[in-house]
Amino acid sequence: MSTNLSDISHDQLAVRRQKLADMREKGVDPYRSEFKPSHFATEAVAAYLPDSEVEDQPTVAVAGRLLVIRKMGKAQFVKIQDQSGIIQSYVRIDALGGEAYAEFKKLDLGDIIGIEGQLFTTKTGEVTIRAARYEMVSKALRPLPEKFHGLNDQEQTYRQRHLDLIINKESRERFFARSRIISGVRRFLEERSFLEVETPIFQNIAGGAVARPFVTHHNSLDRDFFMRISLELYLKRLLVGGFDRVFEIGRNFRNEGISRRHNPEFTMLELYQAYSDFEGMMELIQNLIRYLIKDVLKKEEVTMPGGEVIDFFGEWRRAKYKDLICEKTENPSWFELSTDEKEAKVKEMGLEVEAGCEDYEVTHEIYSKLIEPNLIQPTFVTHLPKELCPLAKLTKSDESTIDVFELVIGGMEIAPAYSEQNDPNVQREMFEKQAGGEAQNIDNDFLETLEFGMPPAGGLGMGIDRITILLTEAENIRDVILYPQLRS
RNA sequence: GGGUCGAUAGCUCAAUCGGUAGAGCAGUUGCCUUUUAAGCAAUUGGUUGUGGGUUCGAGUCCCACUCGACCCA
Repeated sequence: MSTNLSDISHDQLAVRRQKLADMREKGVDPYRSEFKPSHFATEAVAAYLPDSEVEDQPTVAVAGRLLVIRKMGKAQFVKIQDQSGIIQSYVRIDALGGEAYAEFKKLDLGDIIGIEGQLFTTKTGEVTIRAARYEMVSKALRPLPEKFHGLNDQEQTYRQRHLDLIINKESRERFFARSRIISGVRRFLEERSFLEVETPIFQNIAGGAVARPFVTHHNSLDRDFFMRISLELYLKRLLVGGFDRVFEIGRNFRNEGISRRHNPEFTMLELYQAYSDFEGMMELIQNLIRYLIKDVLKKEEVTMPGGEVIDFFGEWRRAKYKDLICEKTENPSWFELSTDEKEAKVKEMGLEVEAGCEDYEVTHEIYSKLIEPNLIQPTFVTHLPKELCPLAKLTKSDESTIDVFELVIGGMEIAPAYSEQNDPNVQREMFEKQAGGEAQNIDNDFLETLEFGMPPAGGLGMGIDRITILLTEAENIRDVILYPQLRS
């Protein structure tokens, strides 16, 4: 009945399927679920008692994926990996018995097994389970990528992330870090009396940012909805509702290009704090990021892919948008130039300007192409032109700008923050100006809500993907999103 | 959407001027009871991303397409 493996040795899938069939024939369930681990792998390693005798060492049961097999005739070393990490086991014929050992020898890399036995250390000092028994937990019918070079094919690491996570340690650790960053943000904010909330993803009007939304359809209502492009407007309604400190960590959707820095769905933190303002937000974000680095990730600094070291624990630079522009253009009266003059200068600087750009857009080209990418150390760019955000308060001393900052680190916009606009009349004017006559784009429900009175507040957004890129020293947003969007 | 580069064994990679498609790992069969990318010996494995074309002959040259990476929009 059983096929000779030599005949099909060229086909690893067939070999594994045959082994599975052989197990079944012997009455072994290759997908049984009785094995209960007593420890995670790294817990088991930590359970070793360095000052105790061999016979006093604890017995542990660990389950995991078989990643390394080193056979030496009547004994072998194997390594299994679980969520916590890797532990080695020493499997001997005289401990297992001839029959069980013969079965053990047929295991393949990638199989999930349980191993139980007493801990000891090898002659190189590695804590190892001396296997007294083992159990097949889940047979792998497909081979894993190669152990040494790992999985290098970018496409496969994204499409088959499970393989990437099994094989590539850096990738595993990066997603652990992402998880810790998010839980760190929650902890930090909860300690400061912020309330976590969840607001709608399907919206009548996708507001709070300038971006093309995704459209979706509700069948029984027979109408289209937009997927949210920001969290802002609903969170502000909650400020009106008396939630003075709220935050949400959630997915936003923007129907735009895909790049190294952009995924169509991405995770944002937004928070609002009543009776604060953009300057209060500066302190908050600075403390939050320092907390994430030092207390959550246990780091001191971050190195950019280019090698530059970012210092988070010195003073963070503050620079007004207009000052940065004047400095870059070497023209202190830049903002007095006409739009045409600006356009000419911008083109001289090697930038392209699309026809029909607004005055502020021409200037903003300089910022986004020549200034922001070069702000590596943490920098608060403050007092941006009011056209860039209709939801912030105007600066008292200069009503062409707003009370906002954008925190830029490593050339990336990490966190914008505003003194939130709470005057319903001014807010309506700003919306109308932005909508450019398209009244259906104005969120009247939001404006009506503001008329009940919203406390003055500081608001802050932080891209979770981007902060994770930065703090884990990744180069690409796809490296911090488990299943990034690819072409199908 | 545009430009550049790429796709070869399960994985990581070779293949000279267009002339029989190779290696390491993995697999298979042996040997090996403390290995660390374990070792030794033997051995299997290919529709060269897809579809056309040029040529006596294409992994290699040409065209189109798919997917990916980087840059630009």
